[in-house]
Amino acid sequence: MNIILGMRMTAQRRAVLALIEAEPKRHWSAEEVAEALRAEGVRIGVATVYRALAALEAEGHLVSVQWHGKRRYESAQKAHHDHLVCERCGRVEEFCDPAIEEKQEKAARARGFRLTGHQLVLFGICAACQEGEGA
Amino acid sequence: MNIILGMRMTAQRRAVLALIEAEPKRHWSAEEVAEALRAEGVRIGVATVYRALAALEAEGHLVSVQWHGKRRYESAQKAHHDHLVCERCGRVEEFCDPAIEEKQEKAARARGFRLTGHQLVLFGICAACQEGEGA
DNA sequence: CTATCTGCAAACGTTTTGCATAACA
DNA sequence: TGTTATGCAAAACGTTTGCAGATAG
Repeated sequence: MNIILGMRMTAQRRAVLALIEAEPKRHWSAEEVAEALRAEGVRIGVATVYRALAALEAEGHLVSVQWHGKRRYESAQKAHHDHLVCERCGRVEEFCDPAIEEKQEKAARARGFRLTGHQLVLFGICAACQEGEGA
Repeated sequence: MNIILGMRMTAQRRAVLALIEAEPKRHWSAEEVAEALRAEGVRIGVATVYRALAALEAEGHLVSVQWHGKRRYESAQKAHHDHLVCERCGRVEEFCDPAIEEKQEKAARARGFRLTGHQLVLFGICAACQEGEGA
């Protein structure tokens, strides 16, 4: 998707998008984006990062999820998926279950809602963190 | 569940719990709880409300979900369910699909995770808000 | 009696906003 | 060239914390 309609593609926004698309496994918070860009020499303020992330999401280049009170962004080029977060180490796994998606759609329709989005995050303890757990 | 182990059941905590259990359809934010209690003459500070909500959840009297960046509480006496929120008017419907629950459990197990919790919130436009929508 | 809870106010982390300047199209 | 984006700093927002005094058990 390369069509830009409602926004200007500035150097900063290009940098934000490039950064996120370069590391498709990461789920970036605004602060992490700002820090990473500054580390590679891009001069950018936090406010600009927040506005860039919102604009890029509105244009369909990024998608976001929120967990632990922080919004996180990733590329919209990836297939749709949900998240599984380790409560101990923060490790994030992605998963997609078409049956869950369909059931969600049905639950909404059955109550007269037109579905516009959903947030599904599973919390747990990953295999590595389970080793060496008492009892 | 009336067993209290780790906390003192003070007047304020009793008031918070009574308020929430009295209106089982509502999903209370801390600020709403504080406001409602003050309206009925209970003298209580916000910090106390936050601490009471956390304590009551830890004791199993309340459960919470987060959406739109705000944690919301309801009685734990209700059967487990997830939420469907209207983006337009804020109306909240509850639903429960055992098949979804089971698939979540499976998705976690398949990746070596021990599931400890989940957050599932569906967003949409409710029937009432769909009437009189353009196009 | 004393560990726990309270209210207040100050601090927190994340996100948003106002404004003068810069830069894309 | 005019509209939109930027950087900074200040403020907003929900939430947490430190502390001195109050209270449950």
